[in-house]
Amino acid sequence: MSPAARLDTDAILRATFEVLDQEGNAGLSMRTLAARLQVKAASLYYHVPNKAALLRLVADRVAGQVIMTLAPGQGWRELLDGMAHALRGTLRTHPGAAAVVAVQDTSPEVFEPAVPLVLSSMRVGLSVTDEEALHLVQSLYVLVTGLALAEFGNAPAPPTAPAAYYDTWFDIAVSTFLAGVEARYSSAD
Amino acid sequence: MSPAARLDTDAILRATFEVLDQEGNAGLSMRTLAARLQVKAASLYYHVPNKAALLRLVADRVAGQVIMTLAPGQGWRELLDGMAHALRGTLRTHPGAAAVVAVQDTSPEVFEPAVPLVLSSMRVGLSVTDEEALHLVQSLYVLVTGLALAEFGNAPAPPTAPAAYYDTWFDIAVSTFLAGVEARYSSAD
DNA sequence: CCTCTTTTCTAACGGCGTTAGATTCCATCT
DNA sequence: AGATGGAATCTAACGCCGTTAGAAAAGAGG
Repeated sequence: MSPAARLDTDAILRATFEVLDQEGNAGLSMRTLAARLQVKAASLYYHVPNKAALLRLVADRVAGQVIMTLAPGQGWRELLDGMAHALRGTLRTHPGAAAVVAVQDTSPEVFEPAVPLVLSSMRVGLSVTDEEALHLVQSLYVLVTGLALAEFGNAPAPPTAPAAYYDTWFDIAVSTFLAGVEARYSSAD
Repeated sequence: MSPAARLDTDAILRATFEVLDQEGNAGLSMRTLAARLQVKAASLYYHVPNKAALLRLVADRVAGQVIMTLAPGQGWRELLDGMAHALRGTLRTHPGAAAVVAVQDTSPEVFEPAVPLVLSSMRVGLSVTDEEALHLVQSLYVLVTGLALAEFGNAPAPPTAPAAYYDTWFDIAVSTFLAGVEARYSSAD
């Protein structure tokens, strides 16, 4: 966008999202990405080891954005519901990223800072082990990612069904999962 | 395997699963696939329009295999639990196919024959609309596919965590979802 | 102005999906 | 048996991909 700004990893990552948003995952190549930065493809390799690493940065940034929305002191339901909506919102903003997030798994170091927050939220009103709590969060993350992939998988082509279809699908899926958390794990304090 | 059998769509599909099982999704190209059939890549295009169509056949066959296990007259819980286990079992047998199934969506005509069976099962003991019932089934399908992708996504490389980790993750995810179905939709008859 | 490091470029490699057009196979008919 | 014609496969190539080696340029410090 700027005529010839200097290149760095973050500029590349930002341009990656631009390409993803406008051309979709299928339209993302090291060459198209370089062209958008007014640079040749080989130059990218000075800042990024390879394309797979770049895609992991994409997945990490999405996860990071979701984690940012998590506030301490929330109840487990707010936490999980908020996470589901934040993830879907982020993937709706970046439809092409859904296919990336679904395939790449997020780096542990991105997820890790959120762990204590998640655990402290879920220990209130829920009788779960730490392992169970984390499995529940990851399950919901996988579920929402899968829904987003079904909706945005062919981005930038519009979804095949009307938006309302995916809205109710999302609502049903998430609220059912949360109802299951409550039914199975709510503590009888 | 046989020295020079004649080529047809089904032989190609079977060879595709072989490559997927042994080399993983990353090792599947039209050229490697053709080589396994002792044929040149271009010959495949006489029987299959393109690679995407072939991958959809893979997703369809996985879905078909899952559907085959569904018996009429089951309760909704047996049905959903059986589907989840059948899907995971199929993807465990064909680890490389997980990445394919996650990205391709199954053709409607494959899913369609199972719809009446699903609806008749879920109308017993559950007060759901048809739309809700189908959303629930699809949600579970997406959830299990996502779990399998996390487990087998790098096939044929072994999963990064021990098998028990994914077993308990799967159990927690599926039983929580089913508990949610019961909590939210069980009819009080 | 020269030197050294950082950054970008040119050029190429091998592999990919796909296509056009020539070629071979094989069943059928005379 | 030989000719015919469609079905099936092959050869060769196109343009794209991710990636790399090594040359060129840009910029900082003496």
